[in-house]
Amino acid sequence: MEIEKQIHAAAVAAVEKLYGGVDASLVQIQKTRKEFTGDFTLVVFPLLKVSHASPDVTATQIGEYLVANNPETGSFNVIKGFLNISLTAEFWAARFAEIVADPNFGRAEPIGKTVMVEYSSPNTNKPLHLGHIRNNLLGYSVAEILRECGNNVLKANLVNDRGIHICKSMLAWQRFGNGETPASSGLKGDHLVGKYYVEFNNRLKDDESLLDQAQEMLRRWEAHDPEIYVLWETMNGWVYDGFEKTYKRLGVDFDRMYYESQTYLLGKALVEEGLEKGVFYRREDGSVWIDLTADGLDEKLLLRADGTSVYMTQDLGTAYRRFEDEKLDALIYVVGNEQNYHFQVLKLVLKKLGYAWADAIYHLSYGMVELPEGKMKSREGTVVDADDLIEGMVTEAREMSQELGKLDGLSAEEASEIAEMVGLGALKYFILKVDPRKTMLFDPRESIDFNGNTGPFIQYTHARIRSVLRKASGEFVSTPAPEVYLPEELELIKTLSEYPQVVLQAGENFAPSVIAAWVYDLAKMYNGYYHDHPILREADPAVRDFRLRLSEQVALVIKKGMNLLGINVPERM
RNA sequence: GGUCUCGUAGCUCAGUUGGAUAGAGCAACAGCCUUCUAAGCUGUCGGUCAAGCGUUCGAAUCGCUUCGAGAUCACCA
Repeated sequence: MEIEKQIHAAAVAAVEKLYGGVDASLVQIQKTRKEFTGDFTLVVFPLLKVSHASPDVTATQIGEYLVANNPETGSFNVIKGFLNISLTAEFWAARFAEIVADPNFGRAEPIGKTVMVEYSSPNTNKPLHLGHIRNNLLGYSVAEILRECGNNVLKANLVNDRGIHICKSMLAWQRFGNGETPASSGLKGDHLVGKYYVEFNNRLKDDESLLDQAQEMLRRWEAHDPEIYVLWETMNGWVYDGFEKTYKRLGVDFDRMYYESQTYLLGKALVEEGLEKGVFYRREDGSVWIDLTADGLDEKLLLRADGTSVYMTQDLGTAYRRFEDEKLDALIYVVGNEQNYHFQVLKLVLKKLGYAWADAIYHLSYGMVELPEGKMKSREGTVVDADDLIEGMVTEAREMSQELGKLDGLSAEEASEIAEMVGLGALKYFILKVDPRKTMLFDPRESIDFNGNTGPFIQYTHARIRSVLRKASGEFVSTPAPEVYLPEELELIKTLSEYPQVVLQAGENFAPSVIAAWVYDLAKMYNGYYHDHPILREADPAVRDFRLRLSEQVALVIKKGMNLLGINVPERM
C-alpha cells in the first residue's frame, strides 16, 4: 500500500477515535511543503466541525494520538492549523529496502485492459515537421506510460496514403520529375515527394488545369488504373522509406499499421444502420446527414450524394472495426486540438448509434507548436523540418561534448552514440516537459538548451552516478543504522518512493510532462546531495555502501522515468 | 456570430482533484574545480497569477463579467 494512503487510514482512525465518525474525504493528507519539517501534512480545517476545538488544539490532539498509536509516526508539529507528521527513519529505511529489492519498481500490476493509442498518422505527400514530432513523442510516451500502469497497449498508426493531396505530388512528379528518384537525387524519399508537392503548388499558379488533372488522377486511382497504381505505390514506397528512417531515429514504433487506402471504404454499413435506426436522415440529393443541433453542434455530412464516404464515415468505421477486432477497452487518439470538433462529433454519433464503447474513446488533444511569428506555414517556408531539427540537435550535442572534452578517449562509435542520445534527449525533453494540452512555443533562432531544466541535465546526472558506480569496487552490501541517515538522504528516499504514484498520475492524465517534472526534481535534489557529501571518499564503509546504493537507485529511477519519455540515458557523457 | 481552449517573473514553462510566504530554468549579476564528471553547485535580482465581482475558514485553481490571444464551425483529411 502506498504510503500516503497508509497515513490517511491512520488519520481517519485517529479522528474516529477522538471525535466519532467522520467522512473520510474530509481527512486530507498531502506532502509537507519544503519549508516546513515533516513528511505528510494533515489539513485540519475541515475537521473543526467534529472536533469542536480550535485548529491548533485539534491538530495537536490528532498528532498526539498518532504518535502514541501509530508506530510509523515519529513526531509532529502544528503550524496554523496544519499538522505536519514525520515518519520514523526506520520506516523510510524499510521502504528503501523494498525499493531496492523490487526490480519492477514503478510498474503496476496488469489490470487486464487493452488500450490502443493511435498516433503519428502522417500524410504521404510531404516529410514530417515539428508538429509531427510533438505528436510522435507524445503518442509514444503516453503508450509507454499506460503500459507501465498495467495496461496491455497497442500502438497504432493510420497512414493517410490516398486522396487528392497525394495525387498532386504524383502528378507533379509525372509531369516535371524527369524520372528523378531518391537514388538518383540522393534525397530522402519523403523529402523528394514533398519537393513535388511544393512543385505542384508552384506550377498551379501558371496552369490552373493541373487541379483538374489531379482530380482525374484520383478518379483513375479509385478505378484501380494500373498505371496510376504503380506510380502511387512507387512514390508511397519512397515516402515510407523516408518515414522509416525518421521513426527509427526518433525511437518510436508501432504494433499496428493501418492504411487509409484500405480503410476509407469502411463505415458505410454504419451509415445504413443509422438510417434504419432513424438516427441519420437522407436528403433529396441522396446524401446522408445527422442533425446534432440539439446537442449544440451542427448538421454533419456522413455520406456524399454519390455514395462515397467522407472523413467522418471512415473514422466511424475504423473505430468500430478496432473495438471489434482488438477487444479494446479504450481507444486514444493523439491528434491536434484543431480537430476537437471532429472527435466531439465522432463520439456523439457513435453514442447515438447505441455503442457503449463510444465513451471509451478519448481524444488526446494536444496544442500546436508555434513559432515566434505564429503558426508554421509551408507557403511562407517557416515549416521546421523534423529531420533537419534532429540533425541540428545531434550536431550541437556533438560539438558541445567536444568542447567540454567529454569524448576524450572514447571510440568514434561511442562518441556518436552519446551525441545522438544527448541531442535527441534535449529535443524530446524540451517538447515533453510541456503539458500536452497547451500550445507551446519553439524559437528556431534560439537553440534548445543543454543546461538547467533540460534532458541533458538529467542525462548528465545519470552519467555521473554511473561513473561513481564504475569506480566503486565490489558489492556494497553493508548498511548503517537508519539513525545516521542524513536529512538529504531521507529526502531522496521519500522522493524515490513517490515514483509509482507519479507514473499512475501521468497515466491518468495522459501527461508525460508529469514524469518530466518529477524526474527533473529528483535529479536536481540528487545533484545538491552529490555536491555536499562524499560517496566513494566516505570513510565509514557502511555509510559509503549505503550512499552507493542510494545513488544507484536514483540512477535507476532516472533511467526508468526517462525511458517512459522515450529518452535514453548514457553511461558517460 | 456560435462552440471550445488559453492568459503565472523580461523569455520558456511548473504549480497533482481549492490549502501555508506562487516555484524552476534561461537571461543578468556575484561566487565555487590540486578531492567521486563544473552539461554541476551556491547566492542576488525579478510577480497586482490579464482585470473586476462572487462562492468560503482559505482561490493561480471553482462561478459570472470584461479585455486580450488562438482553434473550429468543408460534400479536405
